[in-house]
Amino acid sequence: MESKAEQILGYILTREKKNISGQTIYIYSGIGECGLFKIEVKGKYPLFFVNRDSQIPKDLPIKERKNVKLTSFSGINVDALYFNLNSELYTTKNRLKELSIKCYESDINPEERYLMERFIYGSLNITGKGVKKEGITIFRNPELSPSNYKPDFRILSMDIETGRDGSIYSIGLHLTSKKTEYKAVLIRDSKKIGGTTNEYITFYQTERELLTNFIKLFKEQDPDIIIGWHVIGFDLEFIQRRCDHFKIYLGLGRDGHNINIKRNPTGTWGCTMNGRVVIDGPPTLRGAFYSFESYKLENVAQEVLGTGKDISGEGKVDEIERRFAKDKISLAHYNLLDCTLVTDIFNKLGLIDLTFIRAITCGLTMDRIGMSVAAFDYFMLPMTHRKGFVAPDVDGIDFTGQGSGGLVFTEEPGFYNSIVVLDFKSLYPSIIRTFFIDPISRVLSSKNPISTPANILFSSTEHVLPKYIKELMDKREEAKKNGDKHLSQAIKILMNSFYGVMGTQGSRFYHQDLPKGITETGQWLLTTTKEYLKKLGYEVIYGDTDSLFVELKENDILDYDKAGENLAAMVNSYLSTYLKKEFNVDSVLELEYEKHFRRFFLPGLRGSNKGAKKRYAGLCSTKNGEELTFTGLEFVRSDWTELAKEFQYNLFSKIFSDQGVESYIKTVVRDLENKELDHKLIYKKRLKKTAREYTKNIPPQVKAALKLDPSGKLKGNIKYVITNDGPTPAEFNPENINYNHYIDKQLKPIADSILPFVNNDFDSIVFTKQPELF
DNA sequence: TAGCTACGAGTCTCCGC
DNA sequence: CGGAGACTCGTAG
Repeated sequence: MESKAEQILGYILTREKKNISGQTIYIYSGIGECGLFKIEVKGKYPLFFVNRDSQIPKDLPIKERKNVKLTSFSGINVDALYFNLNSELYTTKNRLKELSIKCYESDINPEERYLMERFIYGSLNITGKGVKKEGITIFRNPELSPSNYKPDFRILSMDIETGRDGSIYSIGLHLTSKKTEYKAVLIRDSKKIGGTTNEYITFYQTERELLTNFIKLFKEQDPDIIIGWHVIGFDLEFIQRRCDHFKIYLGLGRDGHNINIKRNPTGTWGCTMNGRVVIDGPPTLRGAFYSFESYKLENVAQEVLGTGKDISGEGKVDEIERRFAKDKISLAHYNLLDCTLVTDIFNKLGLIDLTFIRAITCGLTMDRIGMSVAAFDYFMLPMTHRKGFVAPDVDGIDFTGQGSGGLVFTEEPGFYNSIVVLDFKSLYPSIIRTFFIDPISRVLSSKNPISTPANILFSSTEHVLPKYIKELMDKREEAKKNGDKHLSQAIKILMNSFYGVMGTQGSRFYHQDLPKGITETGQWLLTTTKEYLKKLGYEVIYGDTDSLFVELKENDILDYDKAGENLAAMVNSYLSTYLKKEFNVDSVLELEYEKHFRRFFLPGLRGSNKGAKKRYAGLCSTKNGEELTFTGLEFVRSDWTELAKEFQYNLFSKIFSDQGVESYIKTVVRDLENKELDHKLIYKKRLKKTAREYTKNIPPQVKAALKLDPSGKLKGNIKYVITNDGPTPAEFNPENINYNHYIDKQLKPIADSILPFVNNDFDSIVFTKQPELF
């Protein structure tokens, strides 16, 4: 034991509570300047609040009931109830709820509350006496304050290979940090005594040996972050099950304790262990708004890195069995490749950096950054208290439904020339700032009220969210200036989540007036701006939520950028004056000129001459010439075939450059019928539930899934082809393709959404005999 | 271990003829 | 057989 430095910077990886001698203490494990650390906080009692006039039964394990100077949102004075043990808090609140006694904040984790009330968002400054024990510096009740510390993580990418018999064949590990790289594959081989063949492959005679040595190696490598591909729901869960089978204790936590794997009702997986965080690839990509047709490792690796696995597709299981039986070395190579691919994907996209920045931006641990409601609580609860309020329990809110969302409008379908797109920068966060929309200002709306266009009142002086958003926006501008893309994106994601959180019954801060105040103001702004532009003599042909598509005038076209900038500036100045005059607010709304389409097409609704919403295409002007872009149309939809998408792209490409399309269309139809396009006919669709759960009706993708697996257990992505026998799994490589289906349902609808506007139609092109040449 | 709404399109199923 | 409406998915923002 030795005394350590007085002040240390660090980052908290995990937060836990533990009962020690009749008291709940909070434990924060992380890494810092001193290496690993652990903070133990004792004597801060878990608490929640009740109305002051609540009659609480005497037999409950309450440590203390204390009068506090706080009220509920409806102005009722409250008392705090303190507990020695969090489990006592839990039983008490359940009893009180049975007795219909209102509880406030009884569903907050005390170890989280302790940090948020001190504005600690993960990185911190620890002041206290550290005692080093087994490589970990332990602080008892140190002083904590926020910091900007960023550690160098030890990141372990892991992957297992399993056999048809349900056993583990091998485990691959790839650990990286700024300073080190380590590779290992542990593989089973009953014939060999053991040993190592090269720098990273080690053989074990039994699965039990393999598992115990994996645990040993894992602890030696001591990762901060574990990454992988479905690493919780597959690899770790599998390892846990096999360890249970062999009665091996899977003590991967830094305190030597077991890991805890949970499958949430929503199907997502979570894994907790002391001192380490598990981050799975696919949900991390989705959370950062990356979009892939398939989230299989093979596909993502191809798209991100341009290289893939050495076994993939249908024969995968057979090949793994073959290698395990005959070529263990190559199985080990394959196993390790999966690990390094995951490492490389995370590195290339900067996923760890983004995850870390998102975590310290919203305050949650790295494995919970997607929890928007929790992130909102993290900021809002401490501020609520400082404004003299306590927040209700989530199950104590009065849900009165949802308001309407964004406004979408469209004019006549058809072709347009020279369209500029103007859009409001961060519209909803800007509305929140301009009209002071937040839970506190709603409750205190009588103090210096202002009204939104839809007549909802908010206090212009008593609020917290608008200030917070201003800070975030300023920080984001700074990040952009410094080229810090991850910070900029982290802030954007966080700001955009606020509207959704205030409109969900899953949030304690829900009130219908909050989302309504935001969206109705948004609708009003869009309409008002459209009318103003019209007054200036401009046609606004399309708009969606925060964007306006404006047709330029003849003399604007030469310098369309300047025209776009000018329009945006005029709107901004108009709105600023108008909002001040009508609502007495200082507008922070900012309409931006975003892009220009030299040619633009608005399709009609199928089977009507009305314009469609959320669907358009155009030739967008860029630095490198013009780019054909599609929005909402079949080209960007994953459930249309390659045939259709390619057809649409080429068709629009030709029409926008004033070329004829008749011979192209005929060629495609002829090639299709000549079986030359068979590889482009696959439909892809996702089954959200298992095939047998579709009872009301049976869509084509389900029919195909049932042909592939009649037991109906299939779920997820299904690929199928339409044959004369109906939908057939692509895996069957069917021959009897229904070409008429593809002409009718993939080519014709796409052609007929645009051809009428150039005085043509699909049928008359395709079914008119070519004139005989001789 | 619960962010939101708006929208289009295709297929299936039911119902009346 | 045709139209209406439900169901389902994927998308824009």
